[in-house]
Amino acid sequence: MPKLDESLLTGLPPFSQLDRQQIREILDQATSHRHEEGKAVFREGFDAGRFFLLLDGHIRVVRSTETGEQVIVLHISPGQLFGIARALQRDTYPATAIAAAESIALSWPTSLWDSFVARYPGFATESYKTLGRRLGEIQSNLTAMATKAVEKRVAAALLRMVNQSGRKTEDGIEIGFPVTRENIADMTGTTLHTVSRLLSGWQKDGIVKSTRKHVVVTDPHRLVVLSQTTG
DNA sequence: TCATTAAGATTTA
DNA sequence: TAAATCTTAATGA
Repeated sequence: MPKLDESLLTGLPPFSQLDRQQIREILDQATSHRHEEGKAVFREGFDAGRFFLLLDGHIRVVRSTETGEQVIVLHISPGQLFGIARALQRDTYPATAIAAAESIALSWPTSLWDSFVARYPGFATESYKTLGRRLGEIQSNLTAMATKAVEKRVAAALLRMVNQSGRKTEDGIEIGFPVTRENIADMTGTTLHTVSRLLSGWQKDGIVKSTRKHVVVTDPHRLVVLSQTTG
């Protein structure tokens, strides 16, 4: 395996306080791996042997319910750590991670987690900040599921993906990874049929433009309004 | 309001 | 061409 370039980690929150030498140490212990679209990086309940940092692509974090349906809990964007079971005092992964698009991730043996925390200033605090943000996101999504109408949940889900991964195009802002109507249904607790119907309607209204696995938000403001209006 | 069912069209591999 | 994805409409909880 070729030596990884230090610029890969420079400036990323968990490593921002480290000097060149420390980043070098960390990289020399890392393994880089490519993950094909749709393939699992790791699975819920399995031994949490490694933790990961996403360099490129997007990861869907999925949990399955007792009845077997899957729920998309959140997405991971480049630069973020994931699979950090150790930070949750767990020795198995709490969820399944699937490459939403072709992705590249670094990983380290989980046995190194404690020494990273002890040795590298800022690593622990930044990791726990990330964890806290994610818990908050999951929490507010759960609340939305229980209290908000489907239309608002779907609007909010689109906005969340656009905020995390949006790229500008001629028409508006495109969600930066492939996403099916069924995926959106799995994030919002509805069915692919309802998502399809909503997207068709919004397309007629000029709010979004979508093709298979691609969604462009052409009028973000109106989508924000839709995600908030009461009634 | 929304899930379910059904029956199809279209895109991709 | 088979499988995956998407669309639309009808029906009823």
